[in-house]
Amino acid sequence: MDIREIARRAKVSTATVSRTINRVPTVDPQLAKRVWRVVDELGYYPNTQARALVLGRTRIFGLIVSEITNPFFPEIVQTFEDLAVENKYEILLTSTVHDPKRMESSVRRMIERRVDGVAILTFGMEESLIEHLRDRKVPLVFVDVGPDVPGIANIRINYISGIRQAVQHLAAMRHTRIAFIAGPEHLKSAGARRDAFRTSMLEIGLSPDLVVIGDHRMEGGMNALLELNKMSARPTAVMCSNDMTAIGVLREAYEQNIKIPDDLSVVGFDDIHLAEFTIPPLTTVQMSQHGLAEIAFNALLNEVENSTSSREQHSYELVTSLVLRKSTALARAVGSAIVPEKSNRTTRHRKVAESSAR
Amino acid sequence: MDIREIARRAKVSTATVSRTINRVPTVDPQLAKRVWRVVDELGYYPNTQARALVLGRTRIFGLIVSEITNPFFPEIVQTFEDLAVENKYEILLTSTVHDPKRMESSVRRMIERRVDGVAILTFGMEESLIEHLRDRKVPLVFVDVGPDVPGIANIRINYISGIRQAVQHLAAMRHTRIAFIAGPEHLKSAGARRDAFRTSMLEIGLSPDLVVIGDHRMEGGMNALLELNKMSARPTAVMCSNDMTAIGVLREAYEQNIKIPDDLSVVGFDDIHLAEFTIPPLTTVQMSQHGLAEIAFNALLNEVENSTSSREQHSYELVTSLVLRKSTALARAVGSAIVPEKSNRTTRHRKVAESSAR
DNA sequence: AGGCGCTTGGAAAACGTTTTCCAACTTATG
DNA sequence: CATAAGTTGGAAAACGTTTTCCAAGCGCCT
Repeated sequence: MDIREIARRAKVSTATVSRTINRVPTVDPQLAKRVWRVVDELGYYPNTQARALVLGRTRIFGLIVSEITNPFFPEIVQTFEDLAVENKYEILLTSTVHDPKRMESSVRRMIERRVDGVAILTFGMEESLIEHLRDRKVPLVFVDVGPDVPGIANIRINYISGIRQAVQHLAAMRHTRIAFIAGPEHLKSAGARRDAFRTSMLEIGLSPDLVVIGDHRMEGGMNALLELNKMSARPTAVMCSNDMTAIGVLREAYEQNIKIPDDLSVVGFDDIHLAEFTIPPLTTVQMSQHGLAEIAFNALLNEVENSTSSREQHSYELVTSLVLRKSTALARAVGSAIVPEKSNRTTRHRKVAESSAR
Repeated sequence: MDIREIARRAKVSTATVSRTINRVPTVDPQLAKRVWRVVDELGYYPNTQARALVLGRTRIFGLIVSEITNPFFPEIVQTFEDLAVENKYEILLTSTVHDPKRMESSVRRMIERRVDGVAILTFGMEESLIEHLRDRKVPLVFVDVGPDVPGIANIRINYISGIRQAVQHLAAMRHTRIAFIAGPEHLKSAGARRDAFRTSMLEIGLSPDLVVIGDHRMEGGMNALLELNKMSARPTAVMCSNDMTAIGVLREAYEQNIKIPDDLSVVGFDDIHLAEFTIPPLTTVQMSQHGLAEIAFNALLNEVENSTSSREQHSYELVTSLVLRKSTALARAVGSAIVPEKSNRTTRHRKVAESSAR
């Protein structure tokens, strides 16, 4: 069933059907109604492939993420889809799983399907691959990384705002030995977080050197805590490069019978939905997934729909901020009696700032 | 840059380029090499839209899920994508978010983009919408629901196998008051789980009536535990319709200072990746997401690639089975001294059967 | 040496749209 | 009433492929 079939049945030309469907105002209302009736009767939907062919636009946006199984991303995907539906776009989702081969295939798939733009939400990507997309003048939007050239939008994450809050929160709770569990070393975004931690610690005269490397997954958090425990001067608080790491820490702490937050304060990063439901609920730095997706989508849309503004705003910023839950507490005052050994942890942080995202 | 450009530069006809690219064996190797060189030089990728137009196949599979933010689904999406890449397909992913409007738009999007098949992994879908797809002879694969007609494959989940194991495990631990936190009432899959619980309980002469309704989300689990606590004869064990519910229970138990598993045994359902990392690690019934996705994809592929076998196997089965972790324990022997009040919970379940699914 | 069959490459049609150009019709105006 | 201006609809070209049908060139056999 094609547009000609409709034309025949409605006794008009295909041009008229096309105009009707695309709501060109010059078509006679009477006729339009006749066409619409046939369209509805037959349940006709225009063939997007054919349309894309002549229009030169597919109305598909590519979305490249690191791994969809990381709870950080589904929220992003959902928001992205919501916006896509709203604007009559489709999404071509690919997950690189940190595999260079998959990254390459991701880019190829984007090009083959002729997407109108690509959001690269994988915190780290081989430069050479991007070239292929740039060569084809496909609008791109990056987070953190990404060169400063026209046609490429950048979302800068303001890590320092949230991380500084977190560090100062811990310091205010009398913690001085604050450790950091970093993300994979090659990830730019992980590096940025680590730098923000370093800066924040130095600012208030604390040593930023208690760092162990994780992998942004729960397993990494578990191992990291093990390592931290081997140290002679154990930290009393630990800040994690992402929430998954923090969840791993929580889990290992349970295994080791370390009480959170009484024995150890834990702070995460990302504020994934799950963070509200960990045991105990996780104090973490919020980086709104909803906000990130929204910025990314709109940047793409803007680039495509009014290419005139191509050299307007190309850089966006997303701020981060601390959300208090219950995984931090006053440091045990070692060798002093100022702080009671045992305190009622469930009532301590009652003025919790609940996440307002999504 | 199109196929004609390549033809011109390689000094052959477009037909030859097409044949080369599609590896038709009759083309002269010498010539083929010349063509390939030009293709690589220019970084040419065939336009899939044009290809789809003439071939009548898009090499896109639709994947409809309930909500991508539910941790059950990302694993499925990942596996689906892995298989798609392997077989040179793309995925059109839509998330219904339990909204009838979105379901409708999902189906429309599938039709508009002319997908070659659709996997409906949303445990409940309006029948009328499916008609649109069936009318167009789009191969479909369902889970649980779905009529028994040619062109529609069905994946039957064997709920009873795993749930019976879970119930008997609890009974063996001397639990008699075992509650069930059900899923949303309108969901067929939730109903099937509840029925399996009922059957399993009756089989061993226990009352299956301690049921409260949840929503398959953490919030539902939290509320359900609250309700369970109001009862005069509190259950000593609770089985949940899915893992998210169980995680909610764990969370609320922490809030109420109810010790899991000492005060209450908890069993989940699904075995999402996270279940291994809850506190305590969740004993749950495994329904392999990987397996499910694999069956779904292959059913679709089979339907499309060799439509001859159209009336061969149309029904697939996925079995479920219990995986023991640490959220269940012996029931407190009320008013007797057989079981010690306090026992070392971390060593009780050492013969844990770790999940083997990824 | 001539004809025959096979290999190889090319011209053109087809896929389902949109859109440009043009013609026919309607209405207002002198 | 005739003509100009504006409205409305249609024929055909274009988008980038695949594939069918043909023709040319080649080696082989008699």
